[in-house]
Amino acid sequence: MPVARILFPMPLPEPFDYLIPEGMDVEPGSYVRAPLGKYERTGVVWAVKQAVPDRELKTIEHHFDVPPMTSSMRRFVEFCARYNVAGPGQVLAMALRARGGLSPSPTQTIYEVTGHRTNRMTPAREKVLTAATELGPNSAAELARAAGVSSSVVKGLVEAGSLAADNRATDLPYPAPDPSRSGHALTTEQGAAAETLRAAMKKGGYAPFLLDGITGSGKTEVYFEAIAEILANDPTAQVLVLLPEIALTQAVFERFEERFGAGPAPWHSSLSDQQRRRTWREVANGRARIVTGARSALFLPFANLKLIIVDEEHDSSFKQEDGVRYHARDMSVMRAKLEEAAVILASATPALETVVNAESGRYQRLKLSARPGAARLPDMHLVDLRSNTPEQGNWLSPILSKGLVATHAAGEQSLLFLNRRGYAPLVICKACGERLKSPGTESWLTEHRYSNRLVCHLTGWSMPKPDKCPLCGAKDSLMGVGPGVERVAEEVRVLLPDATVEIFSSDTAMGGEATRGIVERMAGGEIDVLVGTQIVAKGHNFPNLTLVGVVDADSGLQGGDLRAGERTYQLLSQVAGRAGRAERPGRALIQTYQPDNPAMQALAAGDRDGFLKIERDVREELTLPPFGRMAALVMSAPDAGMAKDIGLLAGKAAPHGEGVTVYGPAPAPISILRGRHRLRFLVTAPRDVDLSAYMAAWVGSLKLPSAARAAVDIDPYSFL
DNA sequence: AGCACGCCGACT
DNA sequence: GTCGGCGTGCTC
Repeated sequence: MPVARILFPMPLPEPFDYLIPEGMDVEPGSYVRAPLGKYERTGVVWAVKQAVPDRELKTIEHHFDVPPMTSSMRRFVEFCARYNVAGPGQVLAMALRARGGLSPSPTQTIYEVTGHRTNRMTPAREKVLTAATELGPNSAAELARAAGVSSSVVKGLVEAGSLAADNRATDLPYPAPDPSRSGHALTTEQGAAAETLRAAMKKGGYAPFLLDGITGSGKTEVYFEAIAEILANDPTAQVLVLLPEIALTQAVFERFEERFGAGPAPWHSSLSDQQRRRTWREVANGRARIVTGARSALFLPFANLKLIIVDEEHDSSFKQEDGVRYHARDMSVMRAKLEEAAVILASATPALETVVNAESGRYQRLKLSARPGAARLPDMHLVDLRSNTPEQGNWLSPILSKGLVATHAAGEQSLLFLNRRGYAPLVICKACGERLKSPGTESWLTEHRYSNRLVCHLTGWSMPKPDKCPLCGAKDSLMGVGPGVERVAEEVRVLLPDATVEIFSSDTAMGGEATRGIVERMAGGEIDVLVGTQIVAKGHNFPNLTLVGVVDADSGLQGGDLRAGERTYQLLSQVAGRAGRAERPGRALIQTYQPDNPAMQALAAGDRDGFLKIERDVREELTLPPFGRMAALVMSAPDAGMAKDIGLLAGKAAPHGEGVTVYGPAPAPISILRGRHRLRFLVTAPRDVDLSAYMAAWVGSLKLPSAARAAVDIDPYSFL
């Protein structure tokens, strides 16, 4: 008899067997409801087999009227689970994260003018008919509100035959993009890259590209051509554009709208349930042709995915760090392979992994090396803080201060970058020396003058700034140490008393409205000096900005992180790229105590490829990624004693593996987080070792107390 | 993930 | 004597 193996979106080890009721037409990929334990659950049929059950089986309850999940998507779920050492059900859960997406769209009753005029017209009825004509078909409540009458007037008109009721889905399909509209004129270089992509789209099949173009070189215009080509070629083809979370703005939506006459279907964490359901359903049934989303959009069950674009592919927000830990860029390439689709990784500062893949021929590299028009990349200067020391209590060197004064005198704008929110990143008591920490953690509290609070940037916990030390009770003894954007802004206000100085950080830009306000005022020249965190690094175009100052270029280099140099290079070159985007030349002054550091030297010389070469050689020498493999086992326990025990236990249980080295356990740098004690092992291995299998065997062999947790992180990015 | 079962402390 | 804490194991 036919038995369906159903995978449920929860951490079960494997799919479960169910009977298929007479006449129910299920196939692999079908979305179904079936009894599991006490309740009914939604799951996906993973396989249908003929078998004589060796146990009593339950029966499938319901088959959803949704196109089945494609076999390539199912294989992708399995790959992700195996590679990232998670249960297949946990990965499936990411694909089903849309409440109600499987049910038909809810409907509402709408009323439309029939043209029939009843002879019993009243002023109220007249107003409703006028509203219905002007607004088009609408709900009774909406028409009544527009006409300023009660909804019973609408009902009366239905009975009189002047309005007709109809049902309409509330989740409407997205308007179809029009690939035949013409895009911007392309330069020769852009045209050549676009032509290569168009040819690949015509040919079809798996094709990975690195679109390597400097800031402002028009990468978006080039990949728009690939999108247009695939949509025109295949009337059911779908395109996914993955963007870093903070880049999913109205401006991006509008660029798509301008090019294709219709905005893309959105997918990101702050969608409402209704929007999420609408996008999920339209993606699954194949009607959503272009989807823009954050990393989780990669797990949407597309019907016919033909092209994936990962924009700003080097961005670390593509790495998911909790739950199932995965890297959306790496998974995109695998998904494209399974879907037999094209994938374009686009960046001005591609990750070393990606560059190495391009050099080895695994990805085809398309280079854009010129900025269209007169815009030039800014001149970069390192400011050696050892010889250009800021005055006591200040953070701007004499050179940078002079630059700010001169820029302001010339009527131009400056941007100061410091990746630290608040006033001071550390608060100590002058009397007892205590460093104030967030409760239950080892994380320092940051002083925020703007709100006069002490805030933990790790957990979000905060308290009003006390007037005496909570430990020794000394009065007015608390002192902020180190610079934050608020303190640097204070210093600029002293330096330039008549300048308009603004702070741009996630604290001052709560929500889109305030962000737009600051960006618009900066673009319009109303702000003279903008002091910001990394929120300023992305995308904004400020034509009159000619000076960028990096207050503390070294801050990103600490921590012994594998990618610290690379990340610093990417962030700082992105920030510096804000200057000189229009006709005026730009200048970047980078304050550092390590002017000899390769990242700093390369930055000053504008020598990205030289920097990557040094970085590459170091990693190759040490067989670090991408020349070797790396994984972490992250463990936590409710108390220090158990943490020590499970660390010892896991260390002893680490299997032997050819070429595999296990380091640890080390307490995580922030070892107490949310009341849990954390520790981690780092594992390195040569490229040819299946590190996923090794890690799976290791965690699988552990018998831990239930209060303890262990999670595998393949290719960890954060070393916290 | 939920949920039930089960074994040890303070209470109508 | 019971109510309920959450540690352990199961769901086709």
